[in-house]
Amino acid sequence: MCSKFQLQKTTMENNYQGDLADIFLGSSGQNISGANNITTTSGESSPTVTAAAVTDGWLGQFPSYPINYSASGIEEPSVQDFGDPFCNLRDPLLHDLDMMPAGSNLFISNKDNINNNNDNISLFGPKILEETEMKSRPTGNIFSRMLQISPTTKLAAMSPCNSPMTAAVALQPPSTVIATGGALVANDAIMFPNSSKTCLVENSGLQISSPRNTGIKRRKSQAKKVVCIPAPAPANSRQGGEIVPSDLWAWRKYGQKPIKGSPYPRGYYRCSSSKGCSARKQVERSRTDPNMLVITYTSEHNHPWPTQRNALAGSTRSQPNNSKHTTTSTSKNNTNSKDDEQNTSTVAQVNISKVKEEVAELQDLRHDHHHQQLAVEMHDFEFSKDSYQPILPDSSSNHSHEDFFADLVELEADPLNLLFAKTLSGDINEAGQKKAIDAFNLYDWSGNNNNKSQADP
DNA sequence: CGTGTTTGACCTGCGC
DNA sequence: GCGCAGGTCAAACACG
Repeated sequence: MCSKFQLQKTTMENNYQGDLADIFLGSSGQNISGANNITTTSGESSPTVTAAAVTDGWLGQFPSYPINYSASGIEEPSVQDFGDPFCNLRDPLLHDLDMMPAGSNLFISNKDNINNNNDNISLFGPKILEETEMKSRPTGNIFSRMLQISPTTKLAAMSPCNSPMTAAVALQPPSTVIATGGALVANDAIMFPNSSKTCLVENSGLQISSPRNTGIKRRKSQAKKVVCIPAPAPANSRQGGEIVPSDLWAWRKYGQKPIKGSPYPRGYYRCSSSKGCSARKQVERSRTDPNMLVITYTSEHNHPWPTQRNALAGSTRSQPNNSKHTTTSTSKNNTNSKDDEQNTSTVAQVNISKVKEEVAELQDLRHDHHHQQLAVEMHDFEFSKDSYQPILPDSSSNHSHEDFFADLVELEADPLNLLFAKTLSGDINEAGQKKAIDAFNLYDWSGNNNNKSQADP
């Protein structure tokens, strides 16, 4: 189980069965492409990946910069967002970049080549950033890294991701990357010094020599975005279903299919926030790492973010304990928009206070490694009024917990952050448990999962 | 009643 | 064209 606020690098399982093909690594501004041969020795397969052309235009669909969650409201999601509210949140674990050994050449050094020919790499977005700029600018996703699927790509080969080490990849073409159970070594550039597992990558026009990938199929040429997140509960914890972390959208499950080669079924969801919305997502567990969920977003929402979850009959049903114990303001707000609007500020304040209390308790529980880790990880975040930007733990960011909460107080005007506070408090309240703050429990868990996910160790 | 999930049937893209 | 596998539909049912 991934610990609280533990972010996951965007990785994907090896493309053993051929689906989940055509993957770009590069959430919200992390695009990786290039004519690189990638070989991984992790796992069972050793696909060799040869990249071809990069669809710059397609890459350009994805934003490089974070959504500005202004106090006046959340921006309407763009096409690029694919409905993923996390996609523009910065990955605080980018601080790992700071730990990169000198000369490891993590970043693109040959900028002249970037985006100028198809054999090169666009890292951290369409705009090539200087290393210092990259460090100072939100570049990733708090909760996940996204693997973006291009209609023209052929493969992504990667291993499971359950290391907090963010997968930041830069390849200098032509390069060969060898992933050996986590240590990613490129003859030109790349290393993941602290990564226990490997992320990798990529991209347009890739061709796989591995016989495991002969089954690749592509249905409609449709842009997709893949998010790899930690699953809240072990596989098969719930028969037939999947534990799906919800986001601000309301999703309705419309199908489930067993996937050949995978012991885990794939759930199909469509947006129920608005009639006529074509947004869909698929949720399945990673075959190689059951602790990871692979969520594939397809199409985009054609409507603004809902101000509340407008369809809670099923989700509340799936969380009987929650609905029973959670504060009424939290549970009822979901179905009462007026009350929701009127109470959000108060709720936020109350819940933030509870969060404070929780962390104070956590500090007293330093013998508990899990909680201790949480406190440390929470320290890595910085909230601001206008945006959510986890900070780098550099010398200039010596934020005390007091600073952390001082910033938190301002969150009440932010619907997204409000969700954080709400759910945090809900978790904390329930049964008086010192429930650690799971980055993905920050949002409601949809489906019939919540009980299971909470029951599971 | 309105929302959700479940699940078998059907549709469709793709490789051979 | 055929078969496979993924994707979608829709009826039945559950929940609040």
